[in-house]
Amino acid sequence: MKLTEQQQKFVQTWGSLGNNWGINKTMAQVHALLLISDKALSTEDMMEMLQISRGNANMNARALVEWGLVNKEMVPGDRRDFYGAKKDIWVIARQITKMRRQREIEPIISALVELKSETPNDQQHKEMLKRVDDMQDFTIKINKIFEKFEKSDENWFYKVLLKMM
Amino acid sequence: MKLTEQQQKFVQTWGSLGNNWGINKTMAQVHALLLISDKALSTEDMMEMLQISRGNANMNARALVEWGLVNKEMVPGDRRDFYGAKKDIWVIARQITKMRRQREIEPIISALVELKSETPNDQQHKEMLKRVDDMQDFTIKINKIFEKFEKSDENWFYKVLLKMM
DNA sequence: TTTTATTTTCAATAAATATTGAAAGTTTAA
DNA sequence: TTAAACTTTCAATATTTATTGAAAATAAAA
Repeated sequence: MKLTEQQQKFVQTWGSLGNNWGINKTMAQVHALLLISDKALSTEDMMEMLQISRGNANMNARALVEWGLVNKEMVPGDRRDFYGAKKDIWVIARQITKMRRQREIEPIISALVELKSETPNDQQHKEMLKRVDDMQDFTIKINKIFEKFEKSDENWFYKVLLKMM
Repeated sequence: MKLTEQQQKFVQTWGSLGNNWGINKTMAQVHALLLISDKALSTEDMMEMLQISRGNANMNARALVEWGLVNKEMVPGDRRDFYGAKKDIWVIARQITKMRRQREIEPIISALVELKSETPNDQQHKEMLKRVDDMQDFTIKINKIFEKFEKSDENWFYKVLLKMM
């Protein structure tokens, strides 16, 4: 099983784009590979097609399952695990939003709550408390928007898009 | 010039949060420091308060200027450069959105256009072309939303927020 | 000019992250 | 049971990214 030149390029491109999104290059490549494959792939397939080690293939495939972007699939009569990507872009987008919100936004909210509660309301901390309050208001709003997006469907998104413009 | 325990904590917290946002830790710390300082700071100040080297302080302060989050300020009768953060959370948010959109979304759009134009419309590339099309549609929409946000004010944002919910 | 203060650069080094590959673990079949 | 097929783990290693600090560059003052 071998990739065409264009498929190679898609996978490589996705890897390096993923990289400046703060996502592990191999994880992005494995995801790209599974996205353009019409059937689920085994660890061996991924190793061969991406020229990576068994450990790397296994760890990143499982990370993608954990992110909810890939399903582990069983083929009757075959002992191997196969991995297949969810193909619906809206499902993917919602899933990524959910993970990133949990990992990147919620910790900010918690940190700000903690900072605020511990900080004396004196002259020395005036600027800091202003910043904390502003950030808190803002972050909570952004968090709500993403939460809403996670729970909504494509149609809701189009309606909002229209209203915004 | 020395930070209180709480100010230290704010700066440290922002550094590590910045880190899992894919932002250089020191850059996030310098930004945090300038955000809670009521006056602009010199390189020397930043070095002392954050315990970092001159090169590091200088490079990250300038990176923040390049991101449009910090201004270089001159004090009459003083030869040193001072750095002061923009304090308005909406200005900050719009500026970050702008930079990240340019660096993270626009390259995706270009890459997809290029991939699409080069890829033969045959059986072998059927799945890939479907994914490219879906991603293109989606990415263009997201890009527009962010562009709109960059150009809008706080009130627009509140109105949209209401309509969304 | 020359000196002094300050900023910038960048090669060397350190720190953080990702990858390998072989050993240990697990599951199914003989 | 035991063996074979496969997956998982993780210490060692490689790669990437960030930081230092001193030398070079720049700008202001003497």
